[in-house]
Amino acid sequence: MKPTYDPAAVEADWYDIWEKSGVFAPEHNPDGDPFCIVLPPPNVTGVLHMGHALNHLIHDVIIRRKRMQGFRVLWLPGTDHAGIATQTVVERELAREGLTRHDLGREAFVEQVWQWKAKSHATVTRQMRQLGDSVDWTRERFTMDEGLSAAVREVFVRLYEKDIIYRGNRIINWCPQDHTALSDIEVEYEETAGELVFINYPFTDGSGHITVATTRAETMLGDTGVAVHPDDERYTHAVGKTVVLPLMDREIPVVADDAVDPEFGTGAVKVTPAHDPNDFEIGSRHGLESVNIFTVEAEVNENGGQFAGLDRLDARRVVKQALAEGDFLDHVEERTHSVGHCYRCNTIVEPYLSLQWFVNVRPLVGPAIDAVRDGRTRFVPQRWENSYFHWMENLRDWCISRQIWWGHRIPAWYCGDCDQVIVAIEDPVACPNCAGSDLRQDEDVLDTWFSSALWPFSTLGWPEETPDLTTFYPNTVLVTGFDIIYFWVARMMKMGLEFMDQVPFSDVVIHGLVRTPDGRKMSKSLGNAIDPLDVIESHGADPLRLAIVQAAAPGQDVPFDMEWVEGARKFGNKLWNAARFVLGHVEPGSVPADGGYPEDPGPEAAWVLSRLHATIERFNLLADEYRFSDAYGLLYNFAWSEVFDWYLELSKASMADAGSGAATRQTLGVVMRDLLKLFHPAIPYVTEELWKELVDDGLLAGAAWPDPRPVAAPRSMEVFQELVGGIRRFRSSHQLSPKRGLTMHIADPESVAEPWWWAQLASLVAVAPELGALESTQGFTRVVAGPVQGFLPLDGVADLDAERNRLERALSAAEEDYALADRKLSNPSFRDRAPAEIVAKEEQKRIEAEATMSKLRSQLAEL
RNA sequence: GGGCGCUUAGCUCAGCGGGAGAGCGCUGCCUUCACACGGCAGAGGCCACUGGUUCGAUCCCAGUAGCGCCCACCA
Repeated sequence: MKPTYDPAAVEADWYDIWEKSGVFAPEHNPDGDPFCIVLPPPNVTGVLHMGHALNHLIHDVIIRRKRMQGFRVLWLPGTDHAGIATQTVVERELAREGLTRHDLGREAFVEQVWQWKAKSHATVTRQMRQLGDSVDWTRERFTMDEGLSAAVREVFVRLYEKDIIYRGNRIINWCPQDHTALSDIEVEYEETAGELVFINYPFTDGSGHITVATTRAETMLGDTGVAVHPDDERYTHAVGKTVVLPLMDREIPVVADDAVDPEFGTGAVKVTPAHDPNDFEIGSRHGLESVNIFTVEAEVNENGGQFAGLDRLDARRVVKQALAEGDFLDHVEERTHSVGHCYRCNTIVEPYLSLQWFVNVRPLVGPAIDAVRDGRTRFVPQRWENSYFHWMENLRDWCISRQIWWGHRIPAWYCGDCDQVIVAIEDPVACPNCAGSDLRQDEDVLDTWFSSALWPFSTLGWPEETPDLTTFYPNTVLVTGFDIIYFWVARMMKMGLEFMDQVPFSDVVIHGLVRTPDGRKMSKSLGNAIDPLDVIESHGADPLRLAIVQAAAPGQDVPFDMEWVEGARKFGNKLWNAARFVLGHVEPGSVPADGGYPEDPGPEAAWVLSRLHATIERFNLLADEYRFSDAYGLLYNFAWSEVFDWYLELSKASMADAGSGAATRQTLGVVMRDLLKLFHPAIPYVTEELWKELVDDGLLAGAAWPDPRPVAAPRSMEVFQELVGGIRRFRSSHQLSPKRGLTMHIADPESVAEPWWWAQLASLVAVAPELGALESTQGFTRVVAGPVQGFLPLDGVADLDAERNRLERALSAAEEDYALADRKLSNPSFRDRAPAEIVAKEEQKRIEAEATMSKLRSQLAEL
């Protein structure tokens, strides 16, 4: 073995070996309880970023541990066709050749996207392999593969037949860049500086005017009414009158409607039913006409008269100017308001009246709310449940049609002869109403999230009753970022309950975003993104994984810094060298894959085994709560501070002893082996490599999670460690070489010390102990460890001030302990009301502190 | 406007009723036979602020301030 850990060399071959071995498939543990996670399918639009790495690593840590615990584990991978995003990428490529998708035509364009998808898919899946994702590739799915497309159709048709899916003319969010409708949550709002424009609309009867206020002056071209609140006395006289729409010379009525807020602006609002959801509502209540004034590019259309052809923002300026010239402009106020942008291309969306397909979500939300309320599905951390409830309770209908070509085409046909709408699983050949054959399929495709919503069961074979579906639905866990709770989690809950009658998963584990060291969002557009693949190349997958896992607390954002990857690699090196040490003392390949704990461990081995047991217990608790950063923090400290810093050092003397040598070597082997197992979910490559050296029996990826018996630790260990620390402090205070041997007289009135101390003191701190009282303490100094005092000769200690300093520091520490305990014990209410064991503990502390103080004080006096 | 969260060592964070913790960084000593990607020792904190509950509060409650996020038909 090389003396230095080299991630690249270690990571080269293992993934292939794992994948070919079948260890990633549920069949690896055919008799275990099912445990299933479906991967949130990454978009096939390109590369995995640090957010994916975080998400996948949490998955992999959960999955690898559960697999080792004997569950019949399925981690199902797949990718999402990502409608708008993917189509946009391919259109951009075409644009470079000066082409649009219309030049190719629908069929050829979609074919081109498929080709692009194949390329991109290969990239994404290769990256997942580099990360080490232990997914079952034999069950990989794609949202547009045959089976999932069948599921989509099935769902669409069934919901249509239940009148949950319907087609209607409504205000939707239109992206003028992508030329498609968006759902409400695909719009991101941003506070923007703007202005509130006050416009005078003259009454047709010549009795003055009414003033309305708007942030979007250009939409006045589409006004078909003015509304006021029915109780607003300022305008009672105006209701029922008509006004002339300036610039358009259209006569429009003044109506009274509850939706108007009298406090806002002038209390009179212009009504543009075709370009504002509220206005649309008001308009339909009062029978106002809807005049669409924009093209799909958000330029003014022929309904805008002289302004036709202007972009909406130019129109705003020009209309305002025309209003001013016509003396209709009352005044203008500055005002910030929030403006919606397309979540894909960041273009300002346009509220736009159009004919679209919708899901009426109301019948679906009740069961989805109940399932979380009664705990069939729980969120981790739980506080996300509040957001979920609030969201679900205020849901509006979901616009599911998109005017793009890449996606699941809506299975609706329109009969050219009788206008019949046909919604069917199989493509119809003739109209069931008039038998006509002039059938035209709806041009639109479904929202990408429609197929995503079915992912927990469509991937398992639904609507077929496959064995996988029976075994793995409901899924066990869902791991995802909070940013797609609404996009995805809520919809899976609704669809899962509707079609499977059971929740899609029991636990929803929410993680945060990956941030830069200075706490900013990591994003490609900000140019501060770190590519996980670059990190893997330069530092290795294991170091990247450990760095992320250590920082990933549930629901917390993850600050990412290359320093932490460095730190993780250093840990790998430490582990590597610890294993090298162990391999210097146990026969390579001789450590059993399971068990093998010594029957009769010596005290040092008993100590490390007891710590191992306690660490595993605690680790399991933390990991079961998805607290992997805490779990691996605990393990990291156990491995480094206790096993490497203490036990490996202790083992050197133990192995030299004829009596305890064999048990020590055995202990070194099994402790190291269990560390490999415990670390494996986080750093699979290096642990697998070391497993081969140490155990060489099957794959660590398929080995069993450790479960050692509890062992009692020797009680003297704590005092021993304190004594060693005291001796080291003494040496450090006087800059005495660690090699220089010291003789130490030990006073042990309570007989705490055990025989194993002597060899260890010699080995760890080059101290030769002599038991028994000193005739005179003159010329000696003390190291105090609980009841034990060690007397060290002062010859060779030139600097008595340094020694005084060492003793005074120890003394003041003891004095603080004493004062703290004494203050509590002097309080009668404390003795009265605190639990007896707490009082006893404080008394014990005071006694011990007092004893230590007196020993140190007499030493200081003698100096 | 409504809701959620955060404020602990220089940095990133854990702890959440009974003696302030980790990693990184920093200081000193040590190239000791697994490891200098290391070892040993050490410095560093009115646990945001103000009240309250309690024998006891970093931890529970109320309020204040600052920061962050989400939601809302701010015409």
